[in-house]
Amino acid sequence: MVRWQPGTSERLQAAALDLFASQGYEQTTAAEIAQSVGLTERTFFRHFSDKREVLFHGQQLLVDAFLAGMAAAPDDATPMELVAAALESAAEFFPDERREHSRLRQTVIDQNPALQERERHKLSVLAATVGEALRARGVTEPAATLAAESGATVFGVAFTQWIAPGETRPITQIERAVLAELRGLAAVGPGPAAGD
Amino acid sequence: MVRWQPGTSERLQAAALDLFASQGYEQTTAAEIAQSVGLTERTFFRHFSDKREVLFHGQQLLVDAFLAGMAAAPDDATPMELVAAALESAAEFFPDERREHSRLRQTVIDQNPALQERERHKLSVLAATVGEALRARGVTEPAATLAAESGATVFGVAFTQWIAPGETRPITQIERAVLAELRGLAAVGPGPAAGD
DNA sequence: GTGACTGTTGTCAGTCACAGACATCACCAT
DNA sequence: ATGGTGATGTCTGTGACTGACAACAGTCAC
Repeated sequence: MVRWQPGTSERLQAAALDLFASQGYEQTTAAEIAQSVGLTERTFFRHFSDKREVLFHGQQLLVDAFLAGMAAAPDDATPMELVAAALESAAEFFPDERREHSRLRQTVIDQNPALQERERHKLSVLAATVGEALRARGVTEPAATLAAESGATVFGVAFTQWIAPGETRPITQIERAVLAELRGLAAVGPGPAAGD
Repeated sequence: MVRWQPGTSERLQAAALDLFASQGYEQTTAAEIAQSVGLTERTFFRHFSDKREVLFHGQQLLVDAFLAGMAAAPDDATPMELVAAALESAAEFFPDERREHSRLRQTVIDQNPALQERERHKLSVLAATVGEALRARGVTEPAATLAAESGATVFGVAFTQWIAPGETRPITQIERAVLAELRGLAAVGPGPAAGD
């Protein structure tokens, strides 16, 4: 009939998440994932550069969302305003329907150091790309890198909170709160803002 | 005479850096590193949990330096002041004599994504540990995580600058400049309050 | 329709990272 | 000496990942 089933990558990703969640990441072989959707190990590695990547494929879309948000910002925006715009834009990637899926995925990641390493790496790539875009807009170093890394940090903290048990606020709202907190942190003068 | 040569880990690390630098990370096998100092592959993996780790062993000492700096700070220090103290303390790890070694090591890391991933991971572990210490001192979330991640970012940016070609300033001086830049970045504009 | 072309998959064989089990071999305390 | 200890070597196995090549279903030109 058909040559091959379409959506091979998506089926592999879904199967991988299922298997990782039910029996653990290390206890699941790439061959096992492939066989569970009627493919071979070789095909798995044609779709994903390595075993971890099956959980992280598609992050480029998130990066693009960040860039799109910045591109739409006014010319005279400050670096932090650009970062804020990027965060707003990226929030569209995390509608409420996706929250449960994100939670399941995160439980898998949280249980394996190798996956956490990859997750951090993706966040770094995001920051590097945002930094590059800032530089292209004339932001100088080290401000560009600092703003970009701060944006990635805010996103990471906000995302973690977004999938926290009981959390119901949309991610945009959390992002704004976290960004405000960061501004307050750096702005504190001679008095303690927290602690004691 | 002696049972075994002392300083096995150090010899393996030195040999690994040499081989990585001369023929590339991926082109160097763990067995090759071990044999170059008269040991076996199995022994290599007893000293380092994985092949990448041979370049990153000892980072706990850096983490400890961060923590020591914070521990020595006054009780009423703000989160950013604590981070500043940690950075000052960590700078002791990077005297001028070490700059060339750091440069060589970094050229190796810069040429391999897997090593960059591990480097970022180590920086994340550092940030997580600093965040934990901040929380132990009463700093609440998300301020603790934000301050800790910012500290790690400042350190990373400063370190990168420290090993840049032609750079001669000590790392403390660079750290202070980068930290000041970060403060300025966040302070720009009226900083609208978050919707909560 | 036939044949060339393309993109995806399967098969096969190989390398290398890494781990478990067990023996060995100084040295050290008793 | 005797037994314990810690680092090492040897052996063996698994699984991640890769290169080369064949097979195959569609597509397009003619």
